[in-house]
Amino acid sequence: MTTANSTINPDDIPSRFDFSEAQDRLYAMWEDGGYFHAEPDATKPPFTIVIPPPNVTGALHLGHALNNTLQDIQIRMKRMQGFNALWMPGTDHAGIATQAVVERRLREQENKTRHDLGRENLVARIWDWKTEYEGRILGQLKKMGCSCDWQRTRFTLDEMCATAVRHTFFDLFHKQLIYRGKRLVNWDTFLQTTVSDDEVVNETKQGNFWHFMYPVIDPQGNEPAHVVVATTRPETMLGDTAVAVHPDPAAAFDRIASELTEKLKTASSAEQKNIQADLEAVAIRRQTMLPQLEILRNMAQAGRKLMLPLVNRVIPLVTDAWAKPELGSGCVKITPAHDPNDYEVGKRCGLPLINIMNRDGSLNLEAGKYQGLLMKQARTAVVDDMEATGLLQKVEDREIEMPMSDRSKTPIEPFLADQWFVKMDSLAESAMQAVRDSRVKIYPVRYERSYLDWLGEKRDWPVSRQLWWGHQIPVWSLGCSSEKAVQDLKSQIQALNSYDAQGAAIQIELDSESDPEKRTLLGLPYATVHVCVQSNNELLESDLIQLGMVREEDVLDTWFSSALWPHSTLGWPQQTPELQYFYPTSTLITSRDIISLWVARMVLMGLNNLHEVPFKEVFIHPKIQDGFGETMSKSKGNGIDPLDVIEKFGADALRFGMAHLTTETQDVRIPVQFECPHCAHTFDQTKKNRVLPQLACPGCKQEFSTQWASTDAQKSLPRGAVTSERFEVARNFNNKLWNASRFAMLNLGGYSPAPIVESDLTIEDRWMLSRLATVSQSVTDKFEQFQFADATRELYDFAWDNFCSFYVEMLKDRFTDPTARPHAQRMLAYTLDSLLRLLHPVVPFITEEIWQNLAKLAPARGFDAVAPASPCLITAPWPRIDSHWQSPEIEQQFSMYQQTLAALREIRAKQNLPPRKEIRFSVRCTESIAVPLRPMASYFKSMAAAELFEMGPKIVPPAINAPIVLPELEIYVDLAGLIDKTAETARLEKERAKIATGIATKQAKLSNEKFMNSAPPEIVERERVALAQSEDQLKSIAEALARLR
RNA sequence: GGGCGUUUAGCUCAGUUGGCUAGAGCAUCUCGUUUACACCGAGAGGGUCGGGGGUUCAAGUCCCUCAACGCCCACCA
Repeated sequence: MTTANSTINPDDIPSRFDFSEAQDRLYAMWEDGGYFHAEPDATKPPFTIVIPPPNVTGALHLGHALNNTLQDIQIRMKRMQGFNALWMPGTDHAGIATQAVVERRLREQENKTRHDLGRENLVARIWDWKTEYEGRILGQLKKMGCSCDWQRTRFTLDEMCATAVRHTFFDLFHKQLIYRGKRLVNWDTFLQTTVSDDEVVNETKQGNFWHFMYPVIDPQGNEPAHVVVATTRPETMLGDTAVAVHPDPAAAFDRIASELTEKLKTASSAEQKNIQADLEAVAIRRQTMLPQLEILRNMAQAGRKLMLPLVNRVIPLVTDAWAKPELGSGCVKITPAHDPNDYEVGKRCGLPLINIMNRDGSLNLEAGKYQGLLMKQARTAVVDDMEATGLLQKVEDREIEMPMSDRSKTPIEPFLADQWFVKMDSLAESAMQAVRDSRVKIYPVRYERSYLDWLGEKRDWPVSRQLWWGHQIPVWSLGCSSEKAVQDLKSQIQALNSYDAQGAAIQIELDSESDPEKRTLLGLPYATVHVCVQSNNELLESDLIQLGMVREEDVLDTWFSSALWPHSTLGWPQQTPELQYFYPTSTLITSRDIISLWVARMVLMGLNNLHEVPFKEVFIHPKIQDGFGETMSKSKGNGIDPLDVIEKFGADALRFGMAHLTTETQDVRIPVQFECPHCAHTFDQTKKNRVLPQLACPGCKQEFSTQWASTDAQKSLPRGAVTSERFEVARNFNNKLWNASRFAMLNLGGYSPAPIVESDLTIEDRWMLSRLATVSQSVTDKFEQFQFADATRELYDFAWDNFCSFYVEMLKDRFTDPTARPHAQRMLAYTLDSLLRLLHPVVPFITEEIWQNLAKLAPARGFDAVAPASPCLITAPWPRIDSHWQSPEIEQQFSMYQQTLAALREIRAKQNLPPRKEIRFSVRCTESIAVPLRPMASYFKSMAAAELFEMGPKIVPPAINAPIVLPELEIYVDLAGLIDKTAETARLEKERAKIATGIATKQAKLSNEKFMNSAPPEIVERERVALAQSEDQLKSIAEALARLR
């Protein structure tokens, strides 16, 4: 620390904060100081946040900037409040997403598939990618100023996390909460993997509805020759194993009719019409279709068979309520292996499953002559052939919902596969209970509902992923042909020298096909023996392989490892000091789309593994949309790179902007602009221009490139940044703060540290202390309640309107008075110091820089006691809240000054007076108002070039004056020789009209008997007082107008 | 189909438990470089609070209803 400097040259401090120079320097200072690192310390309370680990798929976007800004605000405030604050950083391996981007690159750059490389090589390539992107991501977080404990950086696929994953998997396997089963999965034929339900999006597309006729074998009596079924996916007919009709169509029609009638009772008039129409349609349909449907039902019950065309398979007609008599022909084809609903029907009716598809989306042997075709090609072929055989009844155009893979943007094919599942029953219940009894609190509370609803379904969690990038499932399996073989294998395993009952668990999975003959026919085992191995045990693993067992190829769902994040990162299953001290963590800050995927699963896994919740509070922040209300994404071209914002506006502006818009709503909008790299002109993004590879600047007409640039010519152009002018507010605020501090630096020469003497306090000092106490309290509360926007707004208003516009302005006068100067300097040092602390969590760089500068001039400061300031703001204590300074009286008195000043300025502006032309004024008011107002005389002079002539209850207004009539003050500006009568008349007329309106409404209220009888007395009284004041005002204004004529 | 959210000034948003003439920033207009700041200062214009109905002495705020937009969940051969 340097000693106090007596003078400072204005040129020493630039009038703009050079953030690009300062950011890296200050960040290094913090990091070198070890301020981000937290060690268990029994003398301090812990405060812990684990970062939602960003996917290593790509660089961070604005949503991450929001998410991480909020976490850093919490962490920095808590650190200043004396907590031992740990922010645990890291990244997520993001299985499918990451493997997909690397595979895509492999294909584009080397024209290879993953199979050309093999598992090991591909995984090595993905690690390279991970290293690169992890570096970029962590670099971005650092640029944003995030104060993470980098020494603890984790990765969901690193050894520490892998150990936790295996322990958890083993534990659940051991408790029989993990099992293998057949399940129709969402198969992405492009990525050749399953995709979770959450990664499937339904898209509405224009499609067709084909009506096929399946011949009835040996129709009898009145039975039809064909049964008609309709489908949007004709190729699946190759896997049909039945056609279903409703078991009781009459009852089904009755039920629909009664439901509609019921609905009619509560429906709005607009809906009633539609319902009536529906009712009629059902009635007609019942009349026309019922006989036919009953015949079909009887056929099904009689065991009548159909001939499936093209593949010539004999399939039954079955009854199942899935077939809706009110739809189509009332018959539905059943393809159990390729449709989730049909799968259920198949289970109920004991139908065979015929899988017609290979993993790459081509047809297999079961498809007969269509083998080898892709599903899409098969569609055309099947339709053509059906038409050729005369069995295509008709084709309709229709909008269809098509499930699409969110990752590959290709259609999803339902596909039957062996999958591992986590049984959710008891786990989900425990996680629901934790929220119900508030061990985990979710803010805003409305999100509790989506959490509870989702868990309430208790659907088992499919955790297998057909990928190479991830935690490979630690299970070795072998099929056995008989119970004896199972028992033999079991004893062989248990007899292994390497076998340890503590670290290995055995499960027997009986095959779903219980008929031995069918099993033999299909080559299925009687049962499969699975061995789960807890931790890397190479000896046991190789012994199992010796026994012919094969390791599961699949890896675990990414969310499985993410679910362990709050404890795996702290060393669990080891009982590390960190785990004991920092767990459970304090707060989780994340966005709503992963409440179920991530938040819920962390809670249940935390409870399962540690019997304690992973965090006490969850804050769900809004999602960022662009100016059109669309989510931002790279693929749309409306995404903003935080680094572009940082470069243009500074990291503090990015952070301030983010905090400023974090309200409790669920979406926030940020209109997006392009910035021309040639002339820095910005212009709005449109849905059209945001997808173009190059653009011409409307300002300078020069071309620049965008993220879509692909040709060499395009790429050689300078790149235009994508930013938003919404950050200008924040940048301007920082500039204001910077310059206020610059003013302080220029005026703290000769500063001498000493406690503040209370008798030296002026009204504006007391006002500032009152405001400071109020704002400190309020901002603290708001940050703690996650009201980031409110807190930020309050700080903005306080710093700009109170501190800069008034307090600093008034200090200017006081610095010129040698006797007042030392006290004024101490107050300035003290208040600026407090303001910096309050702002630091939001804008850490600029406040730290100012703090460092302040230390050069006023190294020791304080209010009651003077002490050397902390060497760094990041570790300075959070402001003490001196509530005894809060004074409504002082604020009221100061408000009188502000109102008078505003009035003087208004007259100046309306009268168009030259800025330095001094005016004189007098004020009529009660003596109690006059007493605190008189000492402000010099400020009226410096801030409005107005000289106070006299003040009090009995003053005589100047002969020619402009009056401002306020409820408790009348201000008369002397306009002798200056008056612009036209302007003044206009002003007064307008004022009179305004007040007259007010009087009219108040009179109406007060003469309303009901109001007088029902409104609370204090409201009535308030109206009365206001009316009296307004009437006085009106009188004064009328007089002034009369004088002007 | 179920749920959640949003709709207030040209734009982005505040507006506590209903209660003085609905606020801020940006943009617009007028004036102004007074030695912290033009990324500034002073002033001004601009809103039938999405539509309709209701409760109340009083509705931006509470209730009903309709509409638009956004998100989540379920589901449609």
